[in-house]
Amino acid sequence: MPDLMDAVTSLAKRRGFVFPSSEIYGGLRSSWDYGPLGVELKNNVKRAWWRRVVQLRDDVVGLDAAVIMSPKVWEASGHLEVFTDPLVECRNCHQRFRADHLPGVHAPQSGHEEDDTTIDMATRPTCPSCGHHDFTDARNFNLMFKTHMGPVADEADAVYLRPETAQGTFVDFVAVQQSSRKKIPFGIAQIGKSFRNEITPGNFIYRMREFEQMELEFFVKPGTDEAWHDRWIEERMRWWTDLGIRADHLRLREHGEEELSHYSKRTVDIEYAFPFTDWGELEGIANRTDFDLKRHQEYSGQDTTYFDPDTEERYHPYVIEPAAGADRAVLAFLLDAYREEEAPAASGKTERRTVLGLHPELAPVKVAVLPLSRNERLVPAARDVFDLVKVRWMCDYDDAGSIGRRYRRQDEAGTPLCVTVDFDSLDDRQVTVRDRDTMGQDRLPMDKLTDYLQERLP
RNA sequence: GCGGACGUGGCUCAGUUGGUAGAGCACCACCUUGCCAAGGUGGGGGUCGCGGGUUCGAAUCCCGUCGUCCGCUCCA
Repeated sequence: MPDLMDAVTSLAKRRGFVFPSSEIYGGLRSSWDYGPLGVELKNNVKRAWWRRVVQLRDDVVGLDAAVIMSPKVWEASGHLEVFTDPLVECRNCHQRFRADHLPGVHAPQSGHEEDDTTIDMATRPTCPSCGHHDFTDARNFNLMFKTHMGPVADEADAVYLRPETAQGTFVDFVAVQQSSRKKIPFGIAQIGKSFRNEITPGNFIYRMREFEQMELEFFVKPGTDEAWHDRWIEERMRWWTDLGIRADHLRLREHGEEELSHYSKRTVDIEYAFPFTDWGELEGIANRTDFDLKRHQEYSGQDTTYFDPDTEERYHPYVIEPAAGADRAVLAFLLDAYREEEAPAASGKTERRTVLGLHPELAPVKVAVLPLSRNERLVPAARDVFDLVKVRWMCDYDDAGSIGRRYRRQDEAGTPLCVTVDFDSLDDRQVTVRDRDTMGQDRLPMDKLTDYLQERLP
């Protein structure tokens, strides 16, 4: 159903959810900017996640670690090694291989060099896939963004933009545990940008090279990890459906053995029925075991263990990691909320209306205040209502065009409720609240408005 | 990275055999209307992705480049 994708991307650009980045310069591949409505939506997604994962629990605390960390971190995590491969491509079948894994090829110790590794391909190795002997030169392929710390670009100053937020959490594990006095099991949550030089970015904001993650590292006692893993899979699945994603648009997918990350014992993806592919990953829930903490202890020489005061044991906890993409979440929520339907029109004919049926917690604008017309008495009255409501909720005031047109505009932006001030309001101090989904209307006294909205909005 | 298609105002598109850009919708103002995209009048906005070339003259031909989409590849 590619037309749904078209409809949503078109709406996103037209209404100011998402724009191509640097568009006046022709754009930059895989970079997108969130406009006025988009930033509200994305912030709401992140807030909803944080509320659920941190605020409503007593066993998770937050963290905001630096994007640029010591390069040693990436040695320890394995990202430098695993993300840097000397790759060659078979010119015949276009399969890619690690050059030093081809039979008959001897590579110098593959390091983390910037320069392309000099691998002797003179032996003309055989392509394991098609049998030809025609390979491209070996090129180092690193998925990490590299830059320099300090004004002079010197190889010794090389640093990397983090490819995942998780390492900040692991590196700070001891500090966070001690300062927060949390006992295992407990988690550390983080939301922030990560960077990967993906080979193939695309599909709107689905795969970007700069993207935002919502990651929880939940530390548990070894042996209890499998049960906690299942518990978190269930909890995360519920989060998506609670916020309005249709259950039949979601599924769980177990990673195969060969697919597992270098740190993972078991990974389950929550996938969404994106229109451009059958199923696409929204969130991965991995059992990272004690891999990361152990490695950081090994590489840093610092003790990264946890001391259990109850049992007086000292150990490296296991880690359950639910990691979701904030941008993919925005895309999924938009896709799932988008609908076009018939609606009655003043003319008597039925017209189309486009609705973003976003969950009220996610809607960029919660309430729109609309004077029935741009009348000199209605406008100030509506302004008063706006001033009253905007203190509590993200609010929009609009008096341009007919009332019907303005309802449609709000429908398209996903605004759940519209408050209309009409001529009767001036006398009876009542307003009309119109519902996005039912198009039904309630008439109520202005001084009851806040309570009324409170009941229907988070 | 490979192959293919495409790139005209915010959106969707039209632009005949090359002669210095149009439409609908949207947007803004005023009038009208007064509860679900009505109507009227007026208005802003594009040098045709970007750069170069051919030509008296290019949105329209050629080259390059950037970007988008599809397929393959890749996808910790």
